[in-house]
Amino acid sequence: MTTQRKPPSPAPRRNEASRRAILTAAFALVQEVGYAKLSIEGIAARAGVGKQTIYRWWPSKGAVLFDAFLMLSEQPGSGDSALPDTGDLEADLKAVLRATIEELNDPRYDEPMRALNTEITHDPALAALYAERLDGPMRELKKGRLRSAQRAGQLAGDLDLDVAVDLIWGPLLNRWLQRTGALTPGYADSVVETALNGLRPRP
Amino acid sequence: MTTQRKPPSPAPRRNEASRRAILTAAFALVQEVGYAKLSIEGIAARAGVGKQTIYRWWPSKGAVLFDAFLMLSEQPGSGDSALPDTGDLEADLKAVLRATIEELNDPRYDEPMRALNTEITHDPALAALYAERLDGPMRELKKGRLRSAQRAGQLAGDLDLDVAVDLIWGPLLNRWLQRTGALTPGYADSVVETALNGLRPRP
Amino acid sequence: MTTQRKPPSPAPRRNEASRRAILTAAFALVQEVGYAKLSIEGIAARAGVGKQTIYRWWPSKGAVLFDAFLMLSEQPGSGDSALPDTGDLEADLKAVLRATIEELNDPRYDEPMRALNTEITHDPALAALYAERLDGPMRELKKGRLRSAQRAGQLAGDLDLDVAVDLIWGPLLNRWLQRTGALTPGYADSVVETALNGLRPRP
Amino acid sequence: MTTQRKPPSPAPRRNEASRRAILTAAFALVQEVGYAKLSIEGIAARAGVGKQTIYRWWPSKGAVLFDAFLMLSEQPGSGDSALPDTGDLEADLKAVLRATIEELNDPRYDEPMRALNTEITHDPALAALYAERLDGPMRELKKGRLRSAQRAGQLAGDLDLDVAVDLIWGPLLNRWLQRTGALTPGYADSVVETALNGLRPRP
DNA sequence: CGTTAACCGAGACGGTACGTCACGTCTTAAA
DNA sequence: TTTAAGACGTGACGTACCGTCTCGGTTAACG
Repeated sequence: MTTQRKPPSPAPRRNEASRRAILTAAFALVQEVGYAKLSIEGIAARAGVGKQTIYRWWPSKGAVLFDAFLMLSEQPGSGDSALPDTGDLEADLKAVLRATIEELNDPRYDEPMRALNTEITHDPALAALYAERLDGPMRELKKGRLRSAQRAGQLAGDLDLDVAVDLIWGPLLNRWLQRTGALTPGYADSVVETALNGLRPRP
Repeated sequence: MTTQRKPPSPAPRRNEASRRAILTAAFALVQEVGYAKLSIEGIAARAGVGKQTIYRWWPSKGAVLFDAFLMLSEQPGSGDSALPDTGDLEADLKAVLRATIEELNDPRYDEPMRALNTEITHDPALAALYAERLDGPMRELKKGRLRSAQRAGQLAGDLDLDVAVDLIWGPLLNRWLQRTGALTPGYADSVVETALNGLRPRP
Repeated sequence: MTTQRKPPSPAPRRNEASRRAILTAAFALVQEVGYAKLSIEGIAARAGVGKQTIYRWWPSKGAVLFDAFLMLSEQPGSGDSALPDTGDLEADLKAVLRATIEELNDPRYDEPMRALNTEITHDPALAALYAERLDGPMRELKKGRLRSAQRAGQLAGDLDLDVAVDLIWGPLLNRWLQRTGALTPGYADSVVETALNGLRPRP
Repeated sequence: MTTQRKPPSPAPRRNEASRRAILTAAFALVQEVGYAKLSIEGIAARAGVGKQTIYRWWPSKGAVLFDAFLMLSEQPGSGDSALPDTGDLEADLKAVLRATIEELNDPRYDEPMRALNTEITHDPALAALYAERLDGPMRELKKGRLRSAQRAGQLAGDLDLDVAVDLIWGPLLNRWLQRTGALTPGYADSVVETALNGLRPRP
């Protein structure tokens, strides 16, 4: 995306102001008009930019959206820090999931995030970028917290942390994307408890 | 969908052949050209049908797609039957998940299902219909199998079966939709085992 | 143009109102903004019509312009009648040429006619149509008047009437198109006299 | 054109090689792609020149084209010499007109000349320049030949030589521009004869 | 058992957006 | 300071579909 072409020596004299305006406009528009009505033409108009300036630097609408998220995620204080680690894994996870739910329910992020997910699901290249730049770092944080718990003996020693992450966050995201049910704090708690204890009866 | 208008008394004289042609064409097209390039004009052309015939009976492209899936699901032997119940819950779940994975990896179903999910995530009305007609029945089957295991003491007595279903199928679907990783039989097994035993160490 | 496609049986159900609006708009616009800034987009907007409606029925901007002239020329009293024939050839020709000059100098027709000539000079297909539908009939009228004079012994018996027409009207049109000089009534008279008498001294 | 800005004292340090490359490219391109598709970008690319270099020195596409013709006309042996004067006016004129026809029919000059005419017809400023630098000198040559004939008593004494020139060359150019008919040697002869003798019967 | 109203295919229509091309202006780095 | 290079805001291109609207032709229920 951001690095679509890497010229041998002369850096592409790219207008940073236009770039930011485009990404900001894209994010604002998708939350206002929704994914289906998001258009490159609209983004360009809102950003006060020529369409060609978008086509010059991004290969698709989804790529713009992706970079918009990237820009957001790179703002200071947006989550580069680690997850809470009070020693109480269950409480920490519940807190994080409740926060996630709040974000997913926030109308400012709901539509944009659905849009991003839609683009990813239909564009493997974008998905790879997503895995590398957005999901990857976040997943590392999650796994970091779990590893800490594992070291403390609170998680099974042979646990596959990737599966563990999926088990905790997967149900949530799936319910959100498929609108299978409401995302409530209670649901978050329930998922955490069940995931930690497993479906089988504990002796 | 199918029942968009309720005629006073005379049943709407609807051409069943056209209806089937439209749904078949929609399903075929979405798997051929992908979600982004699926168009009502294209469906109409492929089905040998006037555009108006589509607009007359369906409110949106997503609704057509939904009905296409509905038609498929109502064909005999497409899953109305119960899930396998050999008494060995873990084995049964692994088998079902492996089958699911195979379907998701099948190029004939991959694109159409992603398309359906996209429509659902952006259209609450469609999502409600989905919950009622497609996901609901399937979820009942899943819960049925789990209930049977619960009765046999293989699952915790106070287990929320909806959460349980999410815990088992959510990770899979989420990985598929977000393309976070490959869907392999090993992954299916891993998810089932981890869900059943939980993340915590068993004594 | 007007007859771009001739379907076997079902006449193309074409919107006559749109057609007239397009032609009227095209003619009005070319005289307002000039040939260089005449755009299909502009015509469509002015006519209150979708662009596709223009592209559906005309292959080029020039074709629209041509049909606009055709429409004008087919209005009653626009010249289907014969040229004046008072018996005095010289006077009649001078009158006609003076009228022509007045039209060419009329700002309402100047730009549109230059535009039409430009299209014709760069598009042989359009030129053929022009020869058949616009120039041809007019040329017949001119030749008719000359033939009448020829019969009266006022013109050489072996005169090639096509060359004669060119000799009378060619200088005028050429001076107008190339802007080689002003088009004045005196110039018209001069051309007529010189053409009739020839360059050589009369005995 | 060439002298768009008048520098206070130091002559504009203008790259002559670029200038020639631009004019050559313009002429070559217009004959290859035609007037409609001739673009400044294309000329710059073909000439290996920055766009700004064109905009700095020429106000319009037509001006470039005009200068391209000017460059051609200033090459040695391109017609600064007088018209043939064998004493036989009719033969001389026929020879000249036949040569003109050959040039107009030459695909290397057809498109460029049509393009130049188009620019002139839509741009009075360019037309004035044309009258002064290209058409003017040529017209003087023509009038020179006619004056010589007039002195010899072969042309009417009171003949307006400008009208005479128009009468001889106008029909030809008009037929060419409007594509009213083919330009053949026979047509050239016919025009010359008719112009010399006039339309009226000679006693 | 004909009438008639709805449905059907076809596709024209006013629109919106697409992705591309060229415009004329501008900025940059090298000569 | 000019130049080659090319990014930029602008606007038109010609195309694809949108959802609405006729148009004849067919078809099934009613009168």
